[in-house]
Amino acid sequence: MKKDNFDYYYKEEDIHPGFSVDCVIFSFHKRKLQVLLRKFALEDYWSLLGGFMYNHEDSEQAAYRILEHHTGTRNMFLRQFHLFSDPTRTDMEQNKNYINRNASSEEEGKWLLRRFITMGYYALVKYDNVKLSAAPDESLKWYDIQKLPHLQSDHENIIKTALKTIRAMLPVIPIGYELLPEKFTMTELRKIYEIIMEKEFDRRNFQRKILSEGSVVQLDETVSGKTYNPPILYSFRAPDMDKELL
Amino acid sequence: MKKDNFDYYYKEEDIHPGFSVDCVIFSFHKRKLQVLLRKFALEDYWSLLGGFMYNHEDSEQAAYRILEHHTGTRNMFLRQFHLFSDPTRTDMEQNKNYINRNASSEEEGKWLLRRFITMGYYALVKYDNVKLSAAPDESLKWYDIQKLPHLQSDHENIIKTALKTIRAMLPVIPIGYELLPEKFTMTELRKIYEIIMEKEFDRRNFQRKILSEGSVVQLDETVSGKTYNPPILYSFRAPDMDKELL
DNA sequence: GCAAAAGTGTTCAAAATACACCCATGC
DNA sequence: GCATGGGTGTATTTTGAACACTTTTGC
Repeated sequence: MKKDNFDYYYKEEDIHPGFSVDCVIFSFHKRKLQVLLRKFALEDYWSLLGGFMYNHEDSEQAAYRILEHHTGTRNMFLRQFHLFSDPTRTDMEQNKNYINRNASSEEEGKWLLRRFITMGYYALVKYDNVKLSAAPDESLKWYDIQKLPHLQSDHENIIKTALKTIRAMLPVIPIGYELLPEKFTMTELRKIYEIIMEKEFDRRNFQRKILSEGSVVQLDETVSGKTYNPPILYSFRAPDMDKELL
Repeated sequence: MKKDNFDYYYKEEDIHPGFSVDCVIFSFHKRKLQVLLRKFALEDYWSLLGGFMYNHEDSEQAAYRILEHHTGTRNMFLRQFHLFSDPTRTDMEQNKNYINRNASSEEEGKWLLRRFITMGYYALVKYDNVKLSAAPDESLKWYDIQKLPHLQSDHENIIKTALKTIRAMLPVIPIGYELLPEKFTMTELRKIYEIIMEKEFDRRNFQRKILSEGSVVQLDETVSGKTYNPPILYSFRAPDMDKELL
């Protein structure tokens, strides 16, 4: 078993059998909604960041551990959204590659060829807070949600389902608070809503509605570096954490 | 292994390991929201209807199979809502009882003493469509959601979480269509909303709003058997199935 | 005669929507 | 000079909320 401190490995006896966790990690950067993906050196397809659940963990803890491992923070909005349990969802070819990379014997990794169901989580992170940390044989990359690469097994479906979930929950998720830096423009906030809802919003009505909700306040600052008609900056007043989503 | 055609049993090699499905089955009867529960002869606590997922099934199929087995129908609204994965959630005492009842040797049922995570499903059924079908050593009973008996392990929490989910999704779930018989009164429909939301609605405003949505139509009938001021009957025009919940 | 259940409309407030003009800059 | 991005306000429509009185029967 080849390993170093940039990665970790799972032993069959330490993890819950036939079950994994996959995280759809969203951020907002350059006016695009981005998803964090990974690809191992010898593989052809990108995949979500996922892993297994240790015997002492619940699935949330497993998801937080995986997230922290790759992004350097566990301070993020995280929710489970769907269990993917189609018996044909696992692509055995890919797991074989994984075994070849990580297991010292074929016997040792055999458990990875069995059926896995996976719990989908979505995470909302602030782009600037993330310090990507990848193993040597691993690439991590943010992808524009609208320009996804070819993805492993059912991961494209998982991402699509995450997006649908966020869309349905948009009114109750503090989406801007989770995705934007401390100071932001109203256009940035609106862009997030527009990308997720796949429709445009009237600039003026959007602004009025957001401000009337009371959680966003106008600052006395404008975006610097632009001398012409610079956009005003806004900030969230208090975490919208008081609402229970479930 | 003692078994008859009223029940079925699971063999370790046929099912996905460490994973179960539990169904919170809701119906509406006598102006109360009811949940279907089961108790085995030798047990002290009631529990949700649950079971395991066969290797050839996905979790939805397992849930439908379990539902059909006990209610005689699989024609119902069914949605997954939460994965319960706390490592301490399984109450081993209860599983020991189960093994004593069903396994011919301690060895055979040993797998049941390991950790299980469970996917919670909620189902909406029409009370009159259900023909309860229990094994000889099993009781099935509808319980008023507001008067639940003592429940096994974390099943009370599962029910509470199901209710919260339905509450959050109420505007998009065709709840009345799923729970009410073909003809119903406006008060019955309103009661469902009031119980789930744990608040009362103004009779007149509720009626206006429902009718303005267009899916409920007034019939030319009133409730028979009452000669005084009998309530008008209503019916759903078309399934609200056009909306995709996720 | 009084409590309980059901029928019926209006008014007001709040929220969502639609929409137009001005300004400064980069090209 | 014109396209781009950003600032600002008003009028209309729609939706939600509040609210009262009458009828019939059971007890």
